[in-house]
Amino acid sequence: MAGINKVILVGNLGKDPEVRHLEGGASVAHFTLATNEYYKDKQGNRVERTEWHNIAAWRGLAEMAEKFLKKGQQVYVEGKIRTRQYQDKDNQTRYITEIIADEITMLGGRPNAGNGQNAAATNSTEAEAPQTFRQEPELDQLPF
Amino acid sequence: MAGINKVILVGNLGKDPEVRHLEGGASVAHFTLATNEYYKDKQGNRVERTEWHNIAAWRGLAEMAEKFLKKGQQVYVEGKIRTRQYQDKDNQTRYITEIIADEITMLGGRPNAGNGQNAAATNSTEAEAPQTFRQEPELDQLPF
Amino acid sequence: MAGINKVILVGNLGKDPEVRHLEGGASVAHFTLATNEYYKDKQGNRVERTEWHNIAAWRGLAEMAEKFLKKGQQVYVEGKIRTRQYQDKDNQTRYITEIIADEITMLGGRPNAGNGQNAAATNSTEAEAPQTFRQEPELDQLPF
Amino acid sequence: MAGINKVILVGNLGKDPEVRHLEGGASVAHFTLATNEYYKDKQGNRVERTEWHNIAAWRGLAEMAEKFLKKGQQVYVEGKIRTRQYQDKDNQTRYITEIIADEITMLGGRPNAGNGQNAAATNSTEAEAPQTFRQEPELDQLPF
DNA sequence: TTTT
DNA sequence: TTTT
Repeated sequence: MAGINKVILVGNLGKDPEVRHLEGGASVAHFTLATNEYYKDKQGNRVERTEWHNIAAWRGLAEMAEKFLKKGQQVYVEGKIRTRQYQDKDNQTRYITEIIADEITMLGGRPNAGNGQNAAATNSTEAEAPQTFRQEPELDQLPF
Repeated sequence: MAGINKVILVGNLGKDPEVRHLEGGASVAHFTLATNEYYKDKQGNRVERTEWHNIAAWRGLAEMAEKFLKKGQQVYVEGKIRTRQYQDKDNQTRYITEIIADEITMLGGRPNAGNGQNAAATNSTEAEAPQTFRQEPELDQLPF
Repeated sequence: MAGINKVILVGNLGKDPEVRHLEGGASVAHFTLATNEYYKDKQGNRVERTEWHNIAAWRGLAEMAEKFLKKGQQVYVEGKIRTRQYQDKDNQTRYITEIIADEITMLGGRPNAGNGQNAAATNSTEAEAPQTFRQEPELDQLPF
Repeated sequence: MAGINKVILVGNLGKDPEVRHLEGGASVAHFTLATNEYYKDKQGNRVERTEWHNIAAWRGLAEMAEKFLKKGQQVYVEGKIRTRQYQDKDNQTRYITEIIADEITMLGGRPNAGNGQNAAATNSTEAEAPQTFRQEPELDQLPF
């Protein structure tokens, strides 16, 4: 039975995306995304809680992330949850949960310039009109 | 800046919910949820991929899960991602990612009876009309 | 500023999809989808409320809808809201709101056979493995 | 069978919310929300398309909308679709589709001041920390 | 460990 | 006009 595995996030990048180019031609960008929530605790104090998400963007989305996304920027990310296992240095099985992005939309104003090495969206012509980027679905379904 | 952290799943329970009653009166139900996806690989073979999610339902939702949900049942789960850390037996820091449920809706037909210890929804009067259960938001924001 | 316009529905088809083939080669399927909710009124009586949605599925999704979807079937539909205007017979401007589907996933058990004219999913080989269908995004963005 | 009827929007208010106080004590805020999308047409020209949504926020959310939301502001709105009918001046049955908001989160920077009559979030202490507002669910289920 |  |  087919199911649904969908994640919708609005948050701020914790760092510039890091892109790796794999053998075989595929590329993948990784970045962290902070989603903040605020609530009042039992004493009535305002509390901020930040959840950090590991985002992975593949192929076309990786290139877009590399070109247009920067630390601090507010984005909408839609994707799915994937938990993979790996062996740590002590040969123990470990798990990491990531969000595989299907769509990224830039929100809010200009990103803060920072000293990132990414082509700053700040002075890019294309960046002047905020954009949505989507993964091509046929590629989305290749195993990785 | 407040963000959005939303997960939407449709899948099948991998086991009956397990409920713990905490000191202080709160209760929490845990279960796993499988979301299946299907795609064709490069050779054109149909491949099934199952993602397993750890679901946590607190307080009122825990009681509902205990009463109405059973292994195998198809449900819609809406919630948020939460990664927490703990120390494993070797005193290493480990991370586990869970979905904190805000809303659970029972889908599809009757669950298979199984030999679970849960009050089977199959012969429960209330279960005859499939239902949606929501977390009370004020409680949802208590720290845990 | 790019925005987000996303709809997520789980409901039952009110009728078999009706497909039109437009000049130019595109095709579009229309069907209605019922989403039910239940609540208790002030007197404590259980009330059912049904919302009816107009779903439009274009091109590849239209063909899938025609082949696999039938009246009564439970489906997950993801898409976006679109309101368009038209002139009624008295030349008055009227509005109709539709959901343009991006993805349709078949849920639950077999559809009831009915006497629909659609190729019943019931005895179709492909239907034995429940499936997800997605719109190709590049086509999704053609104006219509 | 319970279903799902969920809408997720990120867009900008087309006008300040208008609040009505009903007999019986309930209040409701209405505003329009624009969600923009951009795509390239067949000639490769960049096209902007704006969809306008009618948002209704009840009770507690209405008060929050009145206090904190202003024309132009970027918000995340989560809710459900509701189509209701009414009789127009010629006694014809007409339909209007609205989004009944369950949750509103303020995004982006400060709203533009405008000349609205709403208590501007601009110089409100509470507004300095962007916030999320949710409908109380038990009230959410009262018929209206 | 689920489902078809 | 659906479903349980």
